[in-house]
Amino acid sequence: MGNQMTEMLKGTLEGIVLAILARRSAYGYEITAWLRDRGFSDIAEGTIYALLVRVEQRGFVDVEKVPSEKGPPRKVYSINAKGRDQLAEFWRTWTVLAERIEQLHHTDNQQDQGA
Amino acid sequence: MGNQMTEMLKGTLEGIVLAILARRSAYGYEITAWLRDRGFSDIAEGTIYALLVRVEQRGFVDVEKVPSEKGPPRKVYSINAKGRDQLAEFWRTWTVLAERIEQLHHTDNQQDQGA
DNA sequence: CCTCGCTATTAAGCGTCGCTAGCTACCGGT
DNA sequence: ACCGGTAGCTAGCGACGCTTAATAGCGAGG
Repeated sequence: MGNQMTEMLKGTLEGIVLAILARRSAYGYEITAWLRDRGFSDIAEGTIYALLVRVEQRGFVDVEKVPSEKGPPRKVYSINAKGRDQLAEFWRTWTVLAERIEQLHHTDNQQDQGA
Repeated sequence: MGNQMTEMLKGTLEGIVLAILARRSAYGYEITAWLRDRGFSDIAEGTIYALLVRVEQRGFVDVEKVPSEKGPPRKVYSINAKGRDQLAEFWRTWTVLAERIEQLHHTDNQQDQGA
């Protein structure tokens, strides 16, 4: 929807997908559907594929081609050790940023309750 | 520092600066120093100025030129009504995203405590 | 005097990211 | 034969933050 969310997803979407893959392996179409179910309905379809290509090239995931009963073969992505390191780094950065912003949010609300 | 933080700041830095201006008016150099004090030490100097130009062009802030005792005149930015609307929208988007990501964080931690 | 350093702002060019739009391809049902 | 759902790929775009360099005013020190 809003481009506000679009800009905010930059830098976080990769972490989101890695977090999903940390729970279980999945393929692009599946991840997109999963995100839509979870309320990330504003994420464009093609974005996930491009992101998966990127994380594969960086060596954060392993790929396995699996034939599908209904449609072209799926590319199933599994997070690997390097990917888990990256994910941990993502959570560290996220936590730091979220805490700082939350502090701002509180002081902001003290002045502007009508937010 | 890390480009991880750099990417995450995309979309959030504007909200951060608007939140600062919601507390009190300020000029670029001052904001940069303030951010450095508050732990946002990884934000580049020039970035804030470019951002301020942007929010001014979008009409989120009013500007007043004030002579400085030591150096060239300062451009003091004040948030206006439109800017407060934008800030409120920012907090809405931020809250939604932060909640979704936090949910992922919990389920992620259940599997991978050793992050 | 002239340079150094601090204050303060501006601008050009770069890389990364998510989005848009369109395409390929496989399969089953009508 | 056609269409819709499944599944993936890609080129080009705009937005954002970073890097780097330039400009400019002012005070202190050589």
